[in-house]
Amino acid sequence: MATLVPLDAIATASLREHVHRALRQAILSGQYAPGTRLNERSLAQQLGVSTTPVKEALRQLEADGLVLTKPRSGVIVRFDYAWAEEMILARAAIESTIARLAAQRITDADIPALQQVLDEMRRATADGGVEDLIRLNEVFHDLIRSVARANYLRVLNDRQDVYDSGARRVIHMDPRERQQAFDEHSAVGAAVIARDPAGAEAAMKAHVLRAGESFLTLVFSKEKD
Amino acid sequence: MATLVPLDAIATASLREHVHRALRQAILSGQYAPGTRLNERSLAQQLGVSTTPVKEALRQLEADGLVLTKPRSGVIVRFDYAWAEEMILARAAIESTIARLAAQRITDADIPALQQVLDEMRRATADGGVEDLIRLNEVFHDLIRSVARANYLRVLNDRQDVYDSGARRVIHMDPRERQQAFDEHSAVGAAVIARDPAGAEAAMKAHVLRAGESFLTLVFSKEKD
DNA sequence: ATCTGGTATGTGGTATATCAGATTTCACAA
DNA sequence: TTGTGAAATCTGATATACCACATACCAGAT
Repeated sequence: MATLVPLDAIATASLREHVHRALRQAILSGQYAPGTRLNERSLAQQLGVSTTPVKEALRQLEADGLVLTKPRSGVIVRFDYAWAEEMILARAAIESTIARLAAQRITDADIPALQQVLDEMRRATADGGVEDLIRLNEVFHDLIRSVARANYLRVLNDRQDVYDSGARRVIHMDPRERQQAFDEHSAVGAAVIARDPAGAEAAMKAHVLRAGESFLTLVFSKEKD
Repeated sequence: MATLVPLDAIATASLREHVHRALRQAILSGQYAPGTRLNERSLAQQLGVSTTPVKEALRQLEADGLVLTKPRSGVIVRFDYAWAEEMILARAAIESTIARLAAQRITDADIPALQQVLDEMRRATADGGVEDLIRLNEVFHDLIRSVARANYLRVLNDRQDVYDSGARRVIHMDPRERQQAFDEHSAVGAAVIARDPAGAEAAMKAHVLRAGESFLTLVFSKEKD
């Protein structure tokens, strides 16, 4: 007898979410240069949907800060080096706050799962595939968020993803980067388990900022003003 | 000869912005209890508009984190004590990051304006009206943001307003609160002018957290779990 | 040549109708 | 009484048509 698992998020998402995802990816990966004008009608046509979900997705992108809507004039992409830099600062600020909460609120029941993920990460760092590492990375950060019992902060965090999937893959292939990231994750995990709020906050902030730097130099290689 | 000033933002705002503002205010002021279901059609009818701007405003509220949309089922208000608490943490994290940037990026040309606002605040704290103080508060924080040349962070910041206008007015009437807020603003301003990033960040974080506490105890008086 | 105002066109903004999934209700059988 | 499931109903999701403002362009005046 077959066992069924819940459909994955991508299958159940509404059109609006699909559009949002697609546009977001296109902007972050640089397919739309800063200043590019996005036209509701042509986007709708390209994607084969009506303008309504496109319009809603654009509204979400506006909230994400990736796009600026000039009423009755146009929707303009805003994402460049300085923008990415600020997004990383924001992410560091929010995720470090989450880490602090996690250290304050962790219970004994939370510890085994955290240690298990760190173990898996250690193995994957040494000899795992890139996809595995990316997945574990997600799992780790998710776990911290859930240990922190953070809800609003999580919503905010979800809007701050600067990494497009291509860049993420490239970064996780570099052995030095892998080791560095693992060390940082360990430090965060240790501080959270030790119930050390200040330490967890500092470790997470350092990690996000450092990883962000790697990303910036890779994606905007040397094109800093 | 008459001189004309640009129309006020409220006059040029689109319906969607009006709806967003109205709903936001209603949620923050407690008119909609946590868990309340918001119905697109009835909201549209009450406000005398069609469902389209309502739908878009709800999408914005979702991005603000004030509302949860269950696809094809309903839109639910989520704003309670814990939520407000997290919003304040987030605001402290973001605004302190902005303050740090301001201290790093301030130029000599920025200083006079900052000092002037602080002077005005000093006077208004002692004997000014509540409306004046609220306005100057806005001006001060805006000035810090513009000195920081922060763009993305500003977008984020705009979505983190937890204070409804009624509560803000009450808070600014208390003399002790006024003095305390002024001292904190002074500290932030001094650190920024002194080009002390760490000091500015710490001062701003302390200010936002402390003011947030006042707000929480006022609005959710003692109903903490 | 340059400036002015009108006009055509493009764009997001809004209203409305319809679709399809979620929820509720309730008759009816076990 | 309890559980089942089908139908009615409620709700957001989507498609489409139309509107009003922004912009670009052009003719005519200076």
